[in-house]
Amino acid sequence: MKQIPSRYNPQEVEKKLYEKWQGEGLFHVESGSSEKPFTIVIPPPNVTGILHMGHALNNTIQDILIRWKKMQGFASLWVPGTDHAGIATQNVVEKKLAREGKTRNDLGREKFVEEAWKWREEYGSAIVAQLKRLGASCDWERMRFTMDKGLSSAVLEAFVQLYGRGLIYRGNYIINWCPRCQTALSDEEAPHVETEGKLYYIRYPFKEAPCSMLKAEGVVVATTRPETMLGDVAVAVNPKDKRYKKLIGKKLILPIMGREIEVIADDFVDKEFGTGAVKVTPAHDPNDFEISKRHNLEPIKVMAPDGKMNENAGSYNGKDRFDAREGIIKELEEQGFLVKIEKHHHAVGHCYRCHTAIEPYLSLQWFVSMKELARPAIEAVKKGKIKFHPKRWTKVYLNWMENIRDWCISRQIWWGHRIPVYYCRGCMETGMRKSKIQNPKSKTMQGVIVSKIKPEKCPDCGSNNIYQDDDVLDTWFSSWLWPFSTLGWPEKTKDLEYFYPTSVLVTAPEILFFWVARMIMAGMEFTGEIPFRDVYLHGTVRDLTGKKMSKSLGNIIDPIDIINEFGTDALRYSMMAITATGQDVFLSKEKFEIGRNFANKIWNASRFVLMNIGDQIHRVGAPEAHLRGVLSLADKWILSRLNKTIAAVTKALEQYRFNEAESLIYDFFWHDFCDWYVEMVKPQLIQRNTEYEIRNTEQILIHVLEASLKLLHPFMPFVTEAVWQNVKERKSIMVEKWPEPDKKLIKKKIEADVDIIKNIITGIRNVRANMNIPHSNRLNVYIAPLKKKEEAILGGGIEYIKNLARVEELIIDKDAKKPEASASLVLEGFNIFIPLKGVIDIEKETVRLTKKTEEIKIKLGFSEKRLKDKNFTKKAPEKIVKQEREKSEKLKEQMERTRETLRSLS
RNA sequence: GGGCGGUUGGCGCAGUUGGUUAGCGCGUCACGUUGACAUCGUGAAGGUCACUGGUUCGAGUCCAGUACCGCCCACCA
Repeated sequence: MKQIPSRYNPQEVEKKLYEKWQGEGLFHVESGSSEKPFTIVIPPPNVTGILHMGHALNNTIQDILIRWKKMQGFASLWVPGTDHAGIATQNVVEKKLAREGKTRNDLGREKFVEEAWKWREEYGSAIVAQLKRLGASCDWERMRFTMDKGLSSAVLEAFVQLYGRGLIYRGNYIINWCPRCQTALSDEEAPHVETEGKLYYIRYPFKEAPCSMLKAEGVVVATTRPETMLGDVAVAVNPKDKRYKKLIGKKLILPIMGREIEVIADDFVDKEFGTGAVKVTPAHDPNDFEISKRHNLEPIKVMAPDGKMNENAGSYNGKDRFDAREGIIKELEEQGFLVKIEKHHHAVGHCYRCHTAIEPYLSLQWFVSMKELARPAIEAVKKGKIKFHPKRWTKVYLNWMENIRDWCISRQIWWGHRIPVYYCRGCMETGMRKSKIQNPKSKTMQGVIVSKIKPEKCPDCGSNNIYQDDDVLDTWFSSWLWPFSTLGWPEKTKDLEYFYPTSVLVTAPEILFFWVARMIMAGMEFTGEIPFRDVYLHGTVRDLTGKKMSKSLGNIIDPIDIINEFGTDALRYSMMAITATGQDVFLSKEKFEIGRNFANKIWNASRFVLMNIGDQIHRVGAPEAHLRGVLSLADKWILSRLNKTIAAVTKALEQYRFNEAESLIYDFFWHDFCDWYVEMVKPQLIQRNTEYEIRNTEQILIHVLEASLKLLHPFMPFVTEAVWQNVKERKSIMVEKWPEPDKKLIKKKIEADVDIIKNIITGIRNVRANMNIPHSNRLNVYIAPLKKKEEAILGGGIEYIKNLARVEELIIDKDAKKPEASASLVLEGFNIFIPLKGVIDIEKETVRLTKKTEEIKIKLGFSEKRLKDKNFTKKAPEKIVKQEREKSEKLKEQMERTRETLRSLS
């Protein structure tokens, strides 16, 4: 008999098993190794990142799918990798330098990038190691990094292609500027945060007061950012606004600056908001910029890239933007130009990396023209080639895509893919400088060379005085190529041909626009195909108060801590169990006990089976081949339940209903298998007197255990493998075949019969507990089946009742009369009496039965009312009506018997 | 301003096409160390499914509206 510890110890097995899997190459997949490929590309975590619960959830889901599909016989490939995470990594490296008292400028570009690479070498593998602890079955031989040679070449290729199609342009526009990171950001990188701000009303006096002009000696404008007024070039009103009609064309004096500005008319202005007059600051507001273009006004920048006011800001030059705001308000007030200040609730963009309030800022950047790219990506989803799970995200996706705006892709940082654009100084002297805003449609421009490699000399003028654009590309410009760049694109590789399009993308809705939408566009544009068929969007991991788990909030639960304390399987199982499809996950440490306890249960149930029949395991195989004679009721029942469970778990997985799959197998394994089947067959195992029965029981125990382990393996890879290896020396459970349901073995009648037996047992146990009858005290029980049907059911269940309800003698007699001083059970089809002379507590029993009577009464009333309703009997399906009649009759019978018993007690 | 999600026993949550008695985990109470497991077993208590109205023979489930909580999007300064 095998010696197996009575507790599952994850620490002891996890590392060993992972090394075994990896060592045996079980994660590696070659193209063409099966008829059917199944592919997932990992959402690449940031190289600087450490594993958080979001990753744990995300990667657990992927691993479940990958392992499940592998067992189903697919060439199941999970491509791992990491993202260089431009701004995030640059910030981290800069912080490290700061600790050494240095800035990036002290090092210079080349040295700084070297530092960043060093950082990656040192810390970039941390997250990979953590993914391994999570059990991730990635094909590590295919590890990718967004700044790898191959992927970098994909980035260049994509840029050059888009430029060639006229879909990339450079121009001066208002972009989101982070004064702390000192770079441009895309709209997605500057999420709006609801802020309680102020609305300042400022009076701009007339240069020459129009005679009839009211008491107001000027025009009052409202603004949330008064410091930008220094850059005002006009005041705009709605041309239809009667209040201001006469003022159009009048001159105003800009306070503080003393600049002369004009009142202009523009449809954009909302008459209802503020005063109906808008200060126009083209260099610091996107709408004002548009207005200025329509009216040919020259923008004036009053701020420097670091968020401090510049030389155009007069005396405020060099002051921080928020200090300047205060100063300006004070000055305006002193000079009598400040009319009032109102509280104002509005949404302000913030840098998604450092949370600094972004500044809308006029600057020269590169953009991708998105409308044309969006069209096929919208089609692909509308036609159902790509499906979102849950479905509701389809609408969110389409809505964003249909209102898509151009994508600012240049970043003023050093860590990333340098923009493959070169400028010729010779040509710049002449042409380029004069036209700052380049026409998006024009494909080429003199002195601007877009090339994957640095050109020797300018194709226009032959000069070799050439330099590369300083900027790097948005991190997401490499991410959006991920599903095919990782498989070799732009090369036409075998992998690309075989594994692409990928099967499913698993990610968080937070990056639906950042990443998912853009991958679909890139896929359609560069490969002409969808990048994946299904998109599964899981929820956000939150703490119990509903706050998103984040480092800055300090409410993090570290997955590695959980793994150390509860085990990887506990982490995985618990997280999936409490997560309904696509719903947010609310975590607390205690919740991991669910998984830990379940893993231990699996361990112990297996331990029980092995301890009892481990020495006969060689005789065990597929049950059909070895079963002999007649199967017991319990045998047939557990096989029926098993096959039902196999079918249901598989279906749930197909629908991405992970929590349902888990709970199905949890209920089956714990409640059906452990609580009932194992308990039912225990005596047979211990006695070992009937060769046939023992053999069948052994076969079935092992068969059900193994099938359960297989069903559990994708969710709990370690404990299932540990048990698998305990059974006998053999290959990994990873390569076992996913069970298929045998419909012939699913038997309704058997399950119903066992339910009745279980009810009898529970009923007797109930009486025992109620009367405080000790376990050692075996009782005699009289059962009088009311009809032949019931008698037949009892036949197969006598032993189970005797053993599980601690019954000494079970007297089955359909004419059995109630013995003196007995408790009586109220069950459908049976009269059950438990003689309890000297033990029975008449009072307690009366209370118990009275309560039962009340319950039955309520149900019966409801049922009878229903049956009296002609609408019901006429309109409801016959089957339902018949059911209701039967139910009513049974209830009446029960009622009768319970009352009878009650009478006899008093 | 638009869109989405949630509201089910003390707590945390399931509940797929409307159909017997609304499930699960934790917690609570009682009993228990019976030859896998106290990370366990047995039994019990605990719910007018947020509210209002509608459709239907029948609604936790479908429809309309309301309230509260949360999220996403949006160029009203």
